[in-house]
Amino acid sequence: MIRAVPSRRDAIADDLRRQISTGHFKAGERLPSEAQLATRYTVSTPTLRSALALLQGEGLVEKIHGNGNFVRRPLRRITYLGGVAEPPTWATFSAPLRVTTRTASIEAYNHLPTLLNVRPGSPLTEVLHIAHEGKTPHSLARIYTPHDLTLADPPAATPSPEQIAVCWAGPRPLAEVQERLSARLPTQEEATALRISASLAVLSLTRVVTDATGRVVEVALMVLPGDRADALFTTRLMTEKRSSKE
Amino acid sequence: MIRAVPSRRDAIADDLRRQISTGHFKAGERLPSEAQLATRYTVSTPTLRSALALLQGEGLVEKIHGNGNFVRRPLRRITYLGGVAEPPTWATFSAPLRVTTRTASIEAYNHLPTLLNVRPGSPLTEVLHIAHEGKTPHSLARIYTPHDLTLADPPAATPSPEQIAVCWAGPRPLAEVQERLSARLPTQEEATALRISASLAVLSLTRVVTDATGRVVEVALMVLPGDRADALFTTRLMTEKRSSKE
DNA sequence: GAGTGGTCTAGACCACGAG
DNA sequence: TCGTGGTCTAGACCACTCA
Repeated sequence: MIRAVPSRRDAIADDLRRQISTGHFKAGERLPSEAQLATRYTVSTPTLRSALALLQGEGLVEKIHGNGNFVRRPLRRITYLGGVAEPPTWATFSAPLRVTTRTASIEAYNHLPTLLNVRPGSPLTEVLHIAHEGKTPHSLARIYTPHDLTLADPPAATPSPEQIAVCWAGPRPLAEVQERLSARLPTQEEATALRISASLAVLSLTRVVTDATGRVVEVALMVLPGDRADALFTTRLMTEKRSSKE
Repeated sequence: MIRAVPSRRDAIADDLRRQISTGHFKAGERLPSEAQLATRYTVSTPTLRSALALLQGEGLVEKIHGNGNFVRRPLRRITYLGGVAEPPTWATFSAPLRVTTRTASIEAYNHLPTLLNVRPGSPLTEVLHIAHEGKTPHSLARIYTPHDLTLADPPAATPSPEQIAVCWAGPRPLAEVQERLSARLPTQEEATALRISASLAVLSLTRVVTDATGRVVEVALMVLPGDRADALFTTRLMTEKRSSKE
Protein backbone atom coordinates (compact mmCIF):
# COMPACT_ATOMS: atom_id res chain seq x y z
CA MET A 1 0.00 0.00 0.00
CA ILE A 2 2.99 2.23 0.51
CA ARG A 3 3.96 1.92 -3.09
CA ALA A 4 1.64 0.17 -5.49
CA VAL A 5 4.04 0.66 -8.38
CA PRO A 6 7.20 -1.28 -7.68
CA SER A 7 10.33 0.79 -8.04
CA ARG A 8 12.72 0.13 -10.88
CA ARG A 9 15.13 -1.26 -8.34
CA ASP A 10 12.67 -3.79 -6.97
CA ALA A 11 11.50 -4.78 -10.42
CA ILE A 12 15.06 -5.42 -11.55
CA ALA A 13 15.92 -7.26 -8.35
CA ASP A 14 12.84 -9.45 -8.77
CA ASP A 15 13.77 -10.23 -12.35
CA LEU A 16 17.34 -11.14 -11.45
CA ARG A 17 16.15 -13.22 -8.52
CA ARG A 18 13.86 -15.12 -10.86
CA GLN A 19 16.63 -15.69 -13.39
CA ILE A 20 18.87 -17.01 -10.66
CA SER A 21 16.24 -19.33 -9.19
CA THR A 22 15.27 -20.69 -12.60
CA GLY A 23 18.87 -21.45 -13.36
CA HIS A 24 19.16 -18.94 -16.18
CA PHE A 25 22.10 -17.65 -14.19
CA LYS A 26 23.80 -20.61 -12.60
CA ALA A 27 25.61 -20.86 -9.30
CA GLY A 28 29.15 -19.60 -9.47
CA GLU A 29 28.52 -17.89 -12.78
CA ARG A 30 29.46 -14.29 -13.40
CA LEU A 31 26.62 -11.94 -14.20
CA PRO A 32 26.89 -9.55 -17.13
CA SER A 33 28.73 -6.39 -16.19
CA GLU A 34 26.80 -3.67 -14.43
CA ALA A 35 27.05 -1.48 -17.49
CA GLN A 36 25.56 -4.20 -19.67
CA LEU A 37 22.77 -4.91 -17.20
CA ALA A 38 22.04 -1.20 -16.91
CA THR A 39 21.68 -0.99 -20.67
CA ARG A 40 19.52 -4.09 -20.81
CA TYR A 41 17.12 -2.75 -18.20
CA THR A 42 17.44 0.81 -19.53
CA VAL A 43 18.35 2.26 -16.16
CA SER A 44 21.36 4.16 -14.94
CA THR A 45 24.20 2.39 -13.19
CA PRO A 46 23.36 3.64 -9.67
CA THR A 47 19.84 2.26 -10.03
CA LEU A 48 21.10 -1.06 -11.27
CA ARG A 49 23.67 -1.20 -8.51
CA SER A 50 21.01 -0.60 -5.88
CA ALA A 51 19.09 -3.58 -7.27
CA LEU A 52 22.21 -5.72 -7.00
CA ALA A 53 22.65 -4.49 -3.44
CA LEU A 54 19.33 -6.11 -2.54
CA LEU A 55 20.44 -9.47 -3.89
CA GLN A 56 23.73 -9.03 -2.14
CA GLY A 57 21.95 -8.49 1.17
CA GLU A 58 20.08 -11.74 0.61
CA GLY A 59 23.31 -13.59 0.01
CA LEU A 60 22.37 -14.43 -3.58
CA VAL A 61 25.12 -12.41 -5.21
CA GLU A 62 28.73 -11.79 -4.30
CA LYS A 63 30.45 -8.75 -5.70
CA ILE A 64 34.16 -8.94 -6.39
CA HIS A 65 35.70 -5.58 -7.01
CA GLY A 66 37.35 -5.33 -10.39
CA ASN A 67 36.09 -8.75 -11.38
CA GLY A 68 32.32 -8.94 -11.48
CA ASN A 69 29.12 -9.98 -9.78
CA PHE A 70 28.85 -13.69 -9.13
CA VAL A 71 25.89 -15.88 -8.32
CA ARG A 72 26.55 -17.36 -4.92
CA ARG A 73 26.69 -21.07 -4.67
CA PRO A 74 23.96 -21.81 -2.13
CA LEU A 75 25.62 -22.70 1.14
CA ARG A 76 24.50 -25.49 3.36
CA ARG A 77 22.27 -24.13 6.06
CA ILE A 78 23.55 -25.09 9.47
CA THR A 79 21.99 -24.91 12.87
CA TYR A 80 23.83 -24.09 16.03
CA LEU A 81 22.49 -26.37 18.73
CA GLY A 82 22.18 -24.36 21.90
CA GLY A 83 21.60 -25.32 25.48
CA VAL A 84 23.80 -28.35 25.09
CA ALA A 85 24.85 -29.30 28.56
CA GLU A 86 27.45 -31.90 27.82
CA PRO A 87 30.09 -31.52 26.83
CA PRO A 88 29.80 -27.79 27.15
CA THR A 89 33.32 -27.25 25.92
CA TRP A 90 32.21 -27.70 22.33
CA ALA A 91 29.82 -25.93 20.06
CA THR A 92 27.62 -28.30 18.16
CA PHE A 93 26.31 -27.71 14.67
CA SER A 94 23.93 -29.66 12.53
CA ALA A 95 26.44 -30.42 9.81
CA PRO A 96 30.18 -30.97 9.42
CA LEU A 97 32.34 -27.92 8.87
CA ARG A 98 35.97 -27.60 7.96
CA VAL A 99 37.49 -25.34 10.56
CA THR A 100 40.75 -23.45 10.54
CA THR A 101 42.09 -22.28 13.86
CA ARG A 102 44.50 -19.58 14.93
CA THR A 103 45.61 -19.03 18.51
CA ALA A 104 47.06 -15.94 20.12
CA SER A 105 47.83 -14.59 23.55
CA ILE A 106 46.24 -11.22 24.19
CA GLU A 107 45.28 -8.97 27.04
CA ALA A 108 41.73 -8.27 28.11
CA TYR A 109 40.46 -4.99 26.74
CA ASN A 110 37.22 -3.29 25.75
CA HIS A 111 34.26 -5.42 26.71
CA LEU A 112 36.26 -8.55 27.49
CA PRO A 113 37.10 -7.72 31.13
CA THR A 114 33.41 -7.30 31.88
CA LEU A 115 32.39 -10.46 30.09
CA LEU A 116 35.08 -12.59 31.66
CA ASN A 117 34.93 -10.77 34.97
CA VAL A 118 38.67 -10.17 35.06
CA ARG A 119 40.78 -7.05 35.43
CA PRO A 120 41.61 -5.11 32.26
CA GLY A 121 44.94 -6.23 30.93
CA SER A 122 44.60 -9.75 32.27
CA PRO A 123 46.25 -12.31 30.02
CA LEU A 124 43.86 -14.26 27.85
CA THR A 125 44.14 -16.94 25.22
CA GLU A 126 42.27 -16.07 22.08
CA VAL A 127 41.31 -18.76 19.62
CA LEU A 128 39.93 -17.71 16.25
CA HIS A 129 37.89 -20.27 14.38
CA ILE A 130 36.80 -19.82 10.80
CA ALA A 131 34.49 -22.49 9.47
CA HIS A 132 34.64 -23.08 5.74
CA GLU A 133 32.39 -24.80 3.29
CA GLY A 134 34.49 -25.56 0.26
CA LYS A 135 36.49 -22.44 -0.38
CA THR A 136 34.06 -19.90 0.98
CA PRO A 137 34.11 -18.92 4.64
CA HIS A 138 30.95 -19.91 6.44
CA SER A 139 31.03 -18.53 9.94
CA LEU A 140 33.32 -17.22 12.58
CA ALA A 141 34.05 -17.69 16.25
CA ARG A 142 36.39 -15.99 18.69
CA ILE A 143 36.98 -17.76 21.98
CA TYR A 144 38.60 -16.24 25.04
CA THR A 145 39.87 -18.13 28.05
CA PRO A 146 41.84 -16.86 31.05
CA HIS A 147 45.43 -17.69 30.29
CA ASP A 148 46.00 -19.74 33.42
CA LEU A 149 43.07 -21.98 32.54
CA THR A 150 44.32 -22.72 29.06
CA LEU A 151 45.69 -26.16 28.42
CA ALA A 152 49.27 -26.31 27.30
CA ASP A 153 48.31 -28.57 24.43
CA PRO A 154 45.29 -28.03 22.26
CA PRO A 155 42.73 -30.82 22.42
CA ALA A 156 43.89 -33.66 20.25
CA ALA A 157 41.08 -33.56 17.74
CA THR A 158 37.53 -32.47 17.43
CA PRO A 159 35.38 -35.42 18.46
CA SER A 160 33.23 -35.00 15.38
CA PRO A 161 33.19 -32.45 12.60
CA GLU A 162 29.88 -31.14 13.87
CA GLN A 163 31.55 -29.90 17.00
CA ILE A 164 34.17 -27.23 17.16
CA ALA A 165 36.33 -26.72 20.18
CA VAL A 166 35.08 -23.72 21.99
CA CYS A 167 37.04 -24.07 25.15
CA TRP A 168 40.52 -25.25 25.87
CA ALA A 169 40.19 -24.96 29.58
CA GLY A 170 41.07 -28.12 31.41
CA PRO A 171 38.33 -30.37 32.72
CA ARG A 172 36.65 -28.61 35.59
CA PRO A 173 33.28 -28.83 37.26
CA LEU A 174 31.22 -26.48 35.12
CA ALA A 175 28.05 -24.95 36.37
CA GLU A 176 26.31 -22.77 33.86
CA VAL A 177 26.19 -21.91 30.18
CA GLN A 178 24.69 -18.61 29.15
CA GLU A 179 23.98 -17.96 25.51
CA ARG A 180 22.95 -14.50 24.43
CA LEU A 181 21.84 -13.92 20.87
CA SER A 182 21.25 -10.76 18.95
CA ALA A 183 20.78 -9.70 15.35
CA ARG A 184 22.89 -6.97 13.80
CA LEU A 185 24.80 -6.05 10.71
CA PRO A 186 28.37 -7.27 10.49
CA THR A 187 31.30 -5.04 11.26
CA GLN A 188 33.60 -4.16 8.40
CA GLU A 189 36.11 -6.79 9.50
CA GLU A 190 33.50 -9.50 9.88
CA ALA A 191 32.05 -8.70 6.46
CA THR A 192 35.42 -9.01 4.75
CA ALA A 193 36.45 -12.09 6.75
CA LEU A 194 33.21 -13.84 5.82
CA ARG A 195 33.05 -12.33 2.33
CA ILE A 196 29.50 -11.19 2.91
CA SER A 197 27.76 -7.96 2.17
CA ALA A 198 27.75 -5.36 4.92
CA SER A 199 23.96 -5.43 4.64
CA LEU A 200 23.54 -9.15 5.33
CA ALA A 201 22.23 -9.59 8.86
CA VAL A 202 24.26 -11.81 11.17
CA LEU A 203 23.30 -13.73 14.26
CA SER A 204 25.67 -12.72 17.01
CA LEU A 205 26.01 -15.32 19.74
CA THR A 206 27.84 -14.79 23.01
CA ARG A 207 28.37 -17.88 25.08
CA VAL A 208 29.62 -17.62 28.64
CA VAL A 209 30.60 -20.72 30.57
CA THR A 210 30.97 -20.52 34.32
CA ASP A 211 32.48 -23.10 36.62
CA ALA A 212 31.12 -24.22 39.95
CA THR A 213 32.96 -21.46 41.81
CA GLY A 214 31.30 -18.80 39.69
CA ARG A 215 34.45 -18.06 37.74
CA VAL A 216 34.07 -17.44 34.03
CA VAL A 217 35.96 -20.16 32.25
CA GLU A 218 35.29 -19.20 28.69
CA VAL A 219 33.63 -16.61 26.51
CA ALA A 220 32.85 -17.45 22.92
CA LEU A 221 31.76 -14.81 20.42
CA MET A 222 30.28 -16.34 17.32
CA VAL A 223 29.09 -14.65 14.18
CA LEU A 224 26.64 -16.67 12.10
CA PRO A 225 25.53 -15.06 8.83
CA GLY A 226 21.77 -15.00 8.65
CA ASP A 227 21.58 -16.47 5.16
CA ARG A 228 23.19 -19.74 6.20
CA ALA A 229 22.81 -20.31 9.91
CA ASP A 230 20.34 -20.23 12.74
CA ALA A 231 20.27 -21.42 16.31
CA LEU A 232 18.02 -23.95 17.93
CA PHE A 233 17.21 -24.38 21.60
CA THR A 234 15.17 -27.30 22.78
CA THR A 235 13.68 -27.43 26.25
CA ARG A 236 12.06 -30.59 27.50
CA LEU A 237 9.58 -30.15 30.25
CA MET A 238 9.53 -32.36 33.29
CA THR A 239 5.83 -32.74 33.73
CA GLU A 240 6.03 -35.24 36.54
CA LYS A 241 8.71 -33.39 38.49
CA ARG A 242 8.14 -29.69 39.11
CA SER A 243 11.55 -28.66 40.34
CA SER A 244 11.55 -25.10 39.12
CA LYS A 245 12.91 -22.53 41.47
CA GLU A 246 11.65 -18.95 41.99
CA MET B 1 43.17 -2.02 4.73
CA ILE B 2 40.52 -2.04 2.08
CA ARG B 3 40.11 1.68 2.19
CA ALA B 4 42.49 3.76 4.23
CA VAL B 5 40.71 6.97 3.26
CA PRO B 6 37.22 6.90 4.72
CA SER B 7 34.54 7.61 2.17
CA ARG B 8 32.56 10.82 2.31
CA ARG B 9 29.58 8.80 3.40
CA ASP B 10 31.37 7.24 6.35
CA ALA B 11 32.90 10.55 7.38
CA ILE B 12 29.52 12.24 7.40
CA ALA B 13 27.90 9.33 9.22
CA ASP B 14 30.65 9.44 11.84
CA ASP B 15 30.19 13.17 12.30
CA LEU B 16 26.42 12.89 12.67
CA ARG B 17 26.79 9.95 15.06
CA ARG B 18 29.12 12.05 17.17
CA GLN B 19 26.77 15.00 17.18
CA ILE B 20 23.92 12.75 18.25
CA SER B 21 25.91 11.07 21.01
CA THR B 22 27.21 14.38 22.35
CA GLY B 23 23.69 15.74 22.50
CA HIS B 24 24.25 18.37 19.85
CA PHE B 25 21.26 16.78 18.19
CA LYS B 26 18.89 15.68 20.91
CA ALA B 27 16.55 12.73 21.04
CA GLY B 28 13.31 13.36 19.22
CA GLU B 29 14.73 16.39 17.47
CA ARG B 30 14.45 16.88 13.75
CA LEU B 31 17.69 17.06 11.85
CA PRO B 32 18.25 19.82 9.29
CA SER B 33 16.78 18.94 5.94
CA GLU B 34 18.79 16.72 3.67
CA ALA B 35 19.37 19.63 1.30
CA GLN B 36 20.78 21.73 4.13
CA LEU B 37 22.99 18.94 5.39
CA ALA B 38 24.21 18.28 1.86
CA THR B 39 25.19 21.91 1.53
CA ARG B 40 26.85 21.95 4.93
CA TYR B 41 28.98 18.92 4.10
CA THR B 42 29.41 20.03 0.49
CA VAL B 43 28.20 16.75 -0.94
CA SER B 44 25.37 15.86 -3.25
CA THR B 45 22.05 14.68 -1.88
CA PRO B 46 22.50 11.00 -2.79
CA THR B 47 25.77 10.93 -0.88
CA LEU B 48 24.25 12.57 2.14
CA ARG B 49 21.28 10.24 1.99
CA SER B 50 23.54 7.21 1.95
CA ALA B 51 25.17 8.51 5.13
CA LEU B 52 21.78 8.87 6.76
CA ALA B 53 20.95 5.33 5.63
CA LEU B 54 23.80 4.06 7.80
CA LEU B 55 22.43 5.80 10.89
CA GLN B 56 19.00 4.53 10.00
CA GLY B 57 20.28 0.96 9.91
CA GLU B 58 21.71 1.49 13.38
CA GLY B 59 18.38 2.68 14.67
CA LEU B 60 19.74 6.14 15.47
CA VAL B 61 17.62 8.02 12.97
CA GLU B 62 14.05 7.63 11.83
CA LYS B 63 13.06 9.04 8.49
CA ILE B 64 9.53 10.30 8.04
CA HIS B 65 8.67 10.91 4.45
CA GLY B 66 7.62 14.47 3.80
CA ASN B 67 8.49 15.51 7.33
CA GLY B 68 12.16 15.04 8.08
CA ASN B 69 14.84 12.96 9.72
CA PHE B 70 14.44 12.55 13.45
CA VAL B 71 16.86 11.45 16.13
CA ARG B 72 15.45 8.29 17.63
CA ARG B 73 14.69 8.32 21.30
CA PRO B 74 16.83 5.46 22.59
CA LEU B 75 14.57 2.54 23.41
CA ARG B 76 14.90 0.35 26.43
CA ARG B 77 16.84 -2.74 25.55
CA ILE B 78 14.90 -5.85 26.44
CA THR B 79 15.90 -9.45 26.64
CA TYR B 80 13.74 -12.34 25.67
CA LEU B 81 14.28 -15.07 28.22
CA GLY B 82 14.38 -18.37 26.39
CA GLY B 83 14.27 -21.93 27.55
CA VAL B 84 11.76 -21.06 30.20
CA ALA B 85 10.01 -24.26 31.05
CA GLU B 86 7.22 -22.96 33.21
CA PRO B 87 4.85 -21.62 32.33
CA PRO B 88 5.66 -22.24 28.72
CA THR B 89 2.49 -20.56 27.61
CA TRP B 90 4.05 -17.15 28.14
CA ALA B 91 6.99 -15.35 26.68
CA THR B 92 9.08 -13.64 29.29
CA PHE B 93 11.00 -10.43 28.80
CA SER B 94 13.36 -8.55 31.02
CA ALA B 95 11.21 -5.45 31.28
CA PRO B 96 7.57 -4.47 31.22
CA LEU B 97 6.00 -3.77 27.86
CA ARG B 98 2.66 -2.33 26.95
CA VAL B 99 1.09 -4.80 24.59
CA THR B 100 -1.81 -4.41 22.21
CA THR B 101 -3.47 -7.57 21.00
CA ARG B 102 -5.59 -8.42 18.00
CA THR B 103 -7.17 -11.82 17.43
CA ALA B 104 -8.40 -13.37 14.21
CA SER B 105 -9.49 -16.72 12.88
CA ILE B 106 -7.56 -17.79 9.83
CA GLU B 107 -6.74 -20.86 7.85
CA ALA B 108 -3.35 -22.50 7.73
CA TYR B 109 -1.39 -21.52 4.62
CA ASN B 110 2.18 -21.15 3.40
CA HIS B 111 4.62 -22.42 6.00
CA LEU B 112 2.08 -22.69 8.82
CA PRO B 113 0.80 -26.21 7.99
CA THR B 114 4.35 -27.52 8.17
CA LEU B 115 5.16 -25.73 11.39
CA LEU B 116 1.98 -26.75 13.14
CA ASN B 117 1.88 -30.14 11.46
CA VAL B 118 -1.71 -29.70 10.31
CA ARG B 119 -3.38 -29.93 6.91
CA PRO B 120 -3.40 -26.79 4.74
CA GLY B 121 -6.60 -24.90 5.32
CA SER B 122 -7.03 -26.09 8.90
CA PRO B 123 -8.64 -23.47 11.10
CA LEU B 124 -6.24 -21.57 13.30
CA THR B 125 -6.48 -18.79 15.82
CA GLU B 126 -4.04 -16.00 15.13
CA VAL B 127 -3.10 -13.57 17.85
CA LEU B 128 -1.08 -10.53 16.90
CA HIS B 129 0.84 -8.82 19.67
CA ILE B 130 2.51 -5.48 19.24
CA ALA B 131 4.59 -4.35 22.18
CA HIS B 132 4.96 -0.61 22.59
CA GLU B 133 7.29 1.58 24.53
CA GLY B 134 5.61 4.93 24.81
CA LYS B 135 4.20 5.66 21.40
CA THR B 136 6.74 3.80 19.33
CA PRO B 137 6.27 0.13 18.51
CA HIS B 138 8.92 -2.05 20.05
CA SER B 139 8.50 -5.59 18.83
CA LEU B 140 6.03 -7.93 17.29
CA ALA B 141 4.67 -11.41 17.78
CA ARG B 142 2.23 -13.57 15.84
CA ILE B 143 0.90 -16.62 17.62
CA TYR B 144 -0.95 -19.48 15.97
CA THR B 145 -2.95 -22.15 17.75
CA PRO B 146 -5.14 -24.89 16.28
CA HIS B 147 -8.66 -23.56 16.55
CA ASP B 148 -9.99 -26.46 18.59
CA LEU B 149 -7.32 -25.89 21.23
CA THR B 150 -8.10 -22.24 21.63
CA LEU B 151 -9.81 -21.19 24.81
CA ALA B 152 -13.15 -19.53 24.35
CA ASP B 153 -12.07 -16.74 26.66
CA PRO B 154 -8.68 -15.11 26.54
CA PRO B 155 -6.64 -15.46 29.70
CA ALA B 156 -7.90 -13.00 32.24
CA ALA B 157 -4.74 -10.95 32.52
CA THR B 158 -1.07 -11.22 31.94
CA PRO B 159 0.48 -12.43 35.18
CA SER B 160 3.09 -9.71 35.00
CA PRO B 161 3.91 -7.10 32.40
CA GLU B 162 7.12 -8.91 31.61
CA GLN B 163 5.20 -11.82 30.23
CA ILE B 164 3.00 -11.74 27.19
CA ALA B 165 0.50 -14.43 26.46
CA VAL B 166 1.86 -16.59 23.76
CA CYS B 167 -0.59 -19.41 23.92
CA TRP B 168 -4.28 -19.55 24.56
CA ALA B 169 -4.47 -23.28 24.50
CA GLY B 170 -6.03 -24.77 27.54
CA PRO B 171 -3.88 -26.32 30.24
CA ARG B 172 -2.46 -29.53 28.88
CA PRO B 173 0.56 -31.67 29.63
CA LEU B 174 3.24 -30.00 27.55
CA ALA B 175 6.36 -31.81 26.56
CA GLU B 176 8.75 -29.68 24.60
CA VAL B 177 9.54 -26.11 23.66
CA GLN B 178 11.66 -25.50 20.58
CA GLU B 179 13.00 -22.04 19.95
CA ARG B 180 14.68 -21.35 16.64
CA LEU B 181 16.42 -18.04 16.12
CA SER B 182 17.75 -16.41 13.03
CA ALA B 183 18.95 -13.00 11.93
CA ARG B 184 17.55 -11.35 8.85
CA LEU B 185 16.29 -8.07 7.52
CA PRO B 186 12.66 -7.24 8.15
CA THR B 187 10.01 -7.72 5.52
CA GLN B 188 8.34 -4.63 4.16
CA GLU B 189 5.33 -5.16 6.43
CA GLU B 190 7.42 -5.73 9.54
CA ALA B 191 9.46 -2.63 8.83
CA THR B 192 6.42 -0.42 8.55
CA ALA B 193 4.64 -2.02 11.50
CA LEU B 194 7.70 -1.49 13.69
CA ARG B 195 8.63 1.83 12.08
CA ILE B 196 12.17 0.65 11.51
CA SER B 197 14.47 0.90 8.57
CA ALA B 198 14.41 -1.98 6.11
CA SER B 199 18.15 -2.26 6.77
CA LEU B 200 17.91 -2.76 10.53
CA ALA B 201 18.54 -6.41 11.32
CA VAL B 202 15.88 -8.25 13.28
CA LEU B 203 16.05 -11.31 15.46
CA SER B 204 13.45 -13.74 14.21
CA LEU B 205 12.31 -16.22 16.82
CA THR B 206 10.09 -19.19 16.12
CA ARG B 207 8.79 -20.97 19.16
CA VAL B 208 7.04 -24.31 18.82
CA VAL B 209 5.35 -25.89 21.81
CA THR B 210 4.43 -29.55 21.67
CA ASP B 211 2.23 -31.45 24.07
CA ALA B 212 2.88 -34.88 25.50
CA THR B 213 1.21 -36.59 22.56
CA GLY B 214 3.55 -34.88 20.11
CA ARG B 215 0.86 -32.55 18.84
CA VAL B 216 1.89 -28.96 18.15
CA VAL B 217 -0.07 -26.77 20.49
CA GLU B 218 1.28 -23.40 19.54
CA VAL B 219 3.62 -21.66 17.15
CA ALA B 220 4.83 -18.18 17.98
CA LEU B 221 6.66 -16.05 15.45
CA MET B 222 8.38 -13.11 17.08
CA VAL B 223 10.27 -10.30 15.48
CA LEU B 224 12.70 -8.49 17.75
CA PRO B 225 14.54 -5.53 16.20
CA GLY B 226 18.26 -5.93 16.74
CA ASP B 227 18.77 -2.44 18.08
CA ARG B 228 16.55 -3.01 21.10
CA ALA B 229 16.24 -6.69 21.87
CA ASP B 230 18.21 -9.86 22.28
CA ALA B 231 17.54 -13.33 23.60
CA LEU B 232 19.12 -15.12 26.52
CA PHE B 233 19.28 -18.83 27.20
CA THR B 234 20.65 -20.18 30.44
CA THR B 235 21.57 -23.82 30.93
CA ARG B 236 22.52 -25.17 34.31
CA LEU B 237 24.68 -28.24 34.33
CA MET B 238 24.28 -31.27 36.52
CA THR B 239 27.85 -31.65 37.68
CA GLU B 240 27.38 -34.63 39.92
CA LYS B 241 26.22 -36.80 37.07
CA ARG B 242 28.74 -37.04 34.23
CA SER B 243 26.90 -39.10 31.66
CA SER B 244 28.79 -37.85 28.64
CA LYS B 245 28.63 -40.21 25.75
CA GLU B 246 31.27 -41.09 23.11
C1' DG C 1 46.08 -1.93 -20.47
C1' DA C 2 41.41 -3.29 -20.70
C1' DG C 3 37.52 -4.14 -18.12
C1' DT C 4 35.41 -4.45 -13.85
C1' DG C 5 33.09 -2.48 -9.79
C1' DG C 6 33.18 1.89 -6.16
C1' DT C 7 32.13 6.53 -5.34
C1' DC C 8 30.30 10.79 -6.30
C1' DT C 9 28.01 14.76 -8.73
C1' DA C 10 24.31 18.10 -9.96
C1' DG C 11 20.68 18.12 -11.15
C1' DA C 12 15.33 16.37 -12.43
C1' DC C 13 10.88 14.86 -11.18
C1' DC C 14 7.60 12.41 -8.04
C1' DA C 15 5.21 11.37 -3.48
C1' DC C 16 4.11 12.53 1.03
C1' DG C 17 2.90 15.56 5.19
C1' DA C 18 1.51 19.68 7.38
C1' DG C 19 -0.61 24.02 7.38
C1' DT D 1 0.84 25.18 -1.52
C1' DC D 2 5.26 24.40 0.18
C1' DG D 3 8.93 21.93 2.10
C1' DT D 4 10.15 17.52 2.99
C1' DG D 5 12.12 12.97 1.63
C1' DG D 6 12.14 9.11 -2.51
C1' DT D 7 13.73 7.83 -6.87
C1' DC D 8 16.33 8.23 -10.82
C1' DT D 9 19.57 10.00 -14.53
C1' DA D 10 23.87 10.43 -17.31
C1' DG D 11 27.63 11.04 -16.80
C1' DA D 12 32.77 11.61 -14.29
C1' DC D 13 36.69 9.79 -12.03
C1' DC D 14 39.02 6.38 -9.02
C1' DA D 15 40.41 1.58 -7.42
C1' DC D 16 40.87 -3.04 -8.23
C1' DT D 17 41.72 -7.59 -10.94
C1' DC D 18 43.40 -10.11 -14.47
C1' DA D 19 45.97 -11.05 -18.48
